[in-house]
Amino acid sequence: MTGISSSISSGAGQYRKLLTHQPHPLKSLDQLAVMTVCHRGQEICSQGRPADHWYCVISGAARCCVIQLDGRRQIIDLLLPGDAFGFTAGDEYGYTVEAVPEGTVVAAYLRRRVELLADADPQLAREIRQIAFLALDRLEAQLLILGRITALEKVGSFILEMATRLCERGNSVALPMSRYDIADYLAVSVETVSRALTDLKQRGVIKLSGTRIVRIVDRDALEEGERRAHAA
Amino acid sequence: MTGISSSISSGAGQYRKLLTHQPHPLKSLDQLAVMTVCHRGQEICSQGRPADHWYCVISGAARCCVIQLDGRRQIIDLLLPGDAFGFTAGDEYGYTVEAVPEGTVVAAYLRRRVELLADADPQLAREIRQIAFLALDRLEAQLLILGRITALEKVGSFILEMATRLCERGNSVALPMSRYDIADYLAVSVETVSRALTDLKQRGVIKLSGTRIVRIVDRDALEEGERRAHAA
DNA sequence: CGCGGCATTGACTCATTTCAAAGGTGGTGG
DNA sequence: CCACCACCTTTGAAATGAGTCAATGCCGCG
Repeated sequence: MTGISSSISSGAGQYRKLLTHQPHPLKSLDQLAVMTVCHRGQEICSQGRPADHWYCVISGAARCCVIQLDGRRQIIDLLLPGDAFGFTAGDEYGYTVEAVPEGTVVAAYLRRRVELLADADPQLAREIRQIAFLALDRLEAQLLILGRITALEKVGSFILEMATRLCERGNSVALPMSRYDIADYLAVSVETVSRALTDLKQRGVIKLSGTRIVRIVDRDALEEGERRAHAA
Repeated sequence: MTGISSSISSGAGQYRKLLTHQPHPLKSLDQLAVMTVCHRGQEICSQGRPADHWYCVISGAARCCVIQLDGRRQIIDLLLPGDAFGFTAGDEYGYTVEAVPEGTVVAAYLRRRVELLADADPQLAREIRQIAFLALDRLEAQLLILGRITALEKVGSFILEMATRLCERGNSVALPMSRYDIADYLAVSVETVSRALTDLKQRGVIKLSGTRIVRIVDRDALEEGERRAHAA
């Protein structure tokens, strides 16, 4: 259950290619990367365990969860290809990270080794700072979304955020996660997420192809915030 | 209005002492620090401006604000002595930081110079990573608070967080900020903050001395979350 | 084919927002 | 020294958005 079952050492052939071909931060650490192909829901790192690795999502997606005292799950970060995680000032992780879709690929780097390399390579040290700053920017953006008032605004911002971060063209976004995940990410109930999507759809702001594909029809309506929701 | 009016260069005497005597991260950068004593509400850095400095609060407190499209203000980070800010992956700040109480002291470090120093000093580079990770941990904690359901829980967590971060002993916390600031930090209305505090007071969980001093009477009640709020 | 997780919809309740007003507090200037 | 003013804080009453409970529909997978 815990830990990574199908680890592939960095020299192991087929996953090397993933790194070679795919652009991602920490290019210069490809030699150190331990690649893992994860199953749906597989734990990548666990709350309370020693924080001895840094990670980077190569493909797929991962959710960074905390279980609250009352049993509710909160997703504090959503990790897409190119996003790094596992940074903490403490000596253990404050969250659990799980792969979302089947086949999510994650690169793991032994923190100690990277830090030793960084000690000798200022350019690498700068890159690490940069990806840590990206993580900061991500959390700040998420705080802004959680700070929004209505659920409609939250869901709207969420769709826009996903569209941006997935670099989707054609105004179509493939959500990698379930409504439950979205709910725990936006700190609202599943039903509310569902209703918000239905609402946006009926108002002609988005279109749904299946449940996971969202086409953005009226970007401005999403951006401007939906305060005066029932207008129009 | 914008910018820092009373900058004191690092060699300027009386504020040197503040750095010499006060423990704070980036000790090794004392030489570079430009100290500033700020007025209430004074802007330290501004959303949209080039992100060419990193900062550290020495005394007092600062709020990291974003103005939303609808005019609402959101405080995404609350900065207390020892907290660093100004880190971003972009080339301009995504937020505005303002001093909260009169006389707040902030150290500013020219980013380019620090990075050059870090290139030559791996230990400094590690320290910078560490304080960036602390900023990450802070934002994660804040996301958890915003993810809480009831306002009572949010206010309760907030008080506990302040008590911890201010290292208050004797279960007494001096809030450095107004109810409005707390409201924008917790993403609830001022009235709700006020009501929550009144409620906690009447239930004997906290005591108020004046409006800004909170004494924690029943820590467990605050910690356990107030889900079943009107119980007891 | 049927099961289990995911998704949608409805009805009801209640916490929070909103609007409104009154009571404090500190600082400034007369 | 006092009075005034701006801002902060508290409280009340009303409206509404979101949570909860409950049921049904959907789909993919074994």
